[in-house]
Amino acid sequence: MISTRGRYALRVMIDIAENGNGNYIRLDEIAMRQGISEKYLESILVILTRGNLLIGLRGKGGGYKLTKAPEKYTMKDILSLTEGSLAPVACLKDGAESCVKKNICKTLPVWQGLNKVITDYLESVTLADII
Amino acid sequence: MISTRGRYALRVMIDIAENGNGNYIRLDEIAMRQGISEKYLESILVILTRGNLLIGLRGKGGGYKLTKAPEKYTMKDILSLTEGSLAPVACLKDGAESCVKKNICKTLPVWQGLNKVITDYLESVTLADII
DNA sequence: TTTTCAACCTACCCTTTTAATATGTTGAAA
DNA sequence: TTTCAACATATTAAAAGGGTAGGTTGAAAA
Repeated sequence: MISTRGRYALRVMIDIAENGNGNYIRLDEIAMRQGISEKYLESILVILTRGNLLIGLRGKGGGYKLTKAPEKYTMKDILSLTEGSLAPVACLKDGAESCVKKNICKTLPVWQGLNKVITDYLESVTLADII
Repeated sequence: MISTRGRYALRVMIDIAENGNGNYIRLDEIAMRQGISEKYLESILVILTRGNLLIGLRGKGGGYKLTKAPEKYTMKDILSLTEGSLAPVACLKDGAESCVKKNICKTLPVWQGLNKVITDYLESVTLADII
């Protein structure tokens, strides 16, 4: 299940791609257009900025803008950053310690298969595709 | 992300399919074999029994057994019952009230596509496939 | 018929995550 | 040098996840 953090992040990326035109766009504008609390949205924009999906500029005339063209962002880029991981089980997260039962685990192939269809799909859709 | 409830449920179904042989099999046996707390496992078996994936018999000689052949259970049957829903967003749960913005929502197609690849995959794998 | 046994039921508890709010600080540009 | 908007840091309320405890029912074996 995708949390509001990931869903809002995706809406923000769409909003900036559609309304930015290469210019910096303010947080409060996005929040108003999307009907999302400014303060909560701020915490999401921090994640997107730290992950280099957006660039932020402070002060007068500041705001956020994309770091690259919309077709260069996949759904996986956006969602895996904001959700932390999209793996259906903990043992498939990258950086997870190797499970001692991995050679006898009958459920592992199911999770690997599920992980693959999810990842393949989300990598196949770009931001440009949905705007 | 699949919770322990769904993961344990799958392991239990595999355990009963492999060790049951059509006989009733006791909760404490499964718990010991799987290394899962008896009490917590009980709450999962209640769900599987109420959902008619298992049949329970109490008293001496009692336990749980499958209600049908392993090839008749799909991963989706087991996981959607125990997880409640596998939909990636609330608006795609069955029984969800129709979203007023569904005609203009740019993210909806992404969630629908994701939901489809997940559902298709989980319906394609049966309990018999993994034992 | 009575005893045994194992599923069934109800209730509670603790920890973590989620979603949000409030207040203050920094730095770039006008 | 003043303005403005991103950045940073706490705090909090509600929900979900994961687990525990004790008592009740009913089927089968003794």
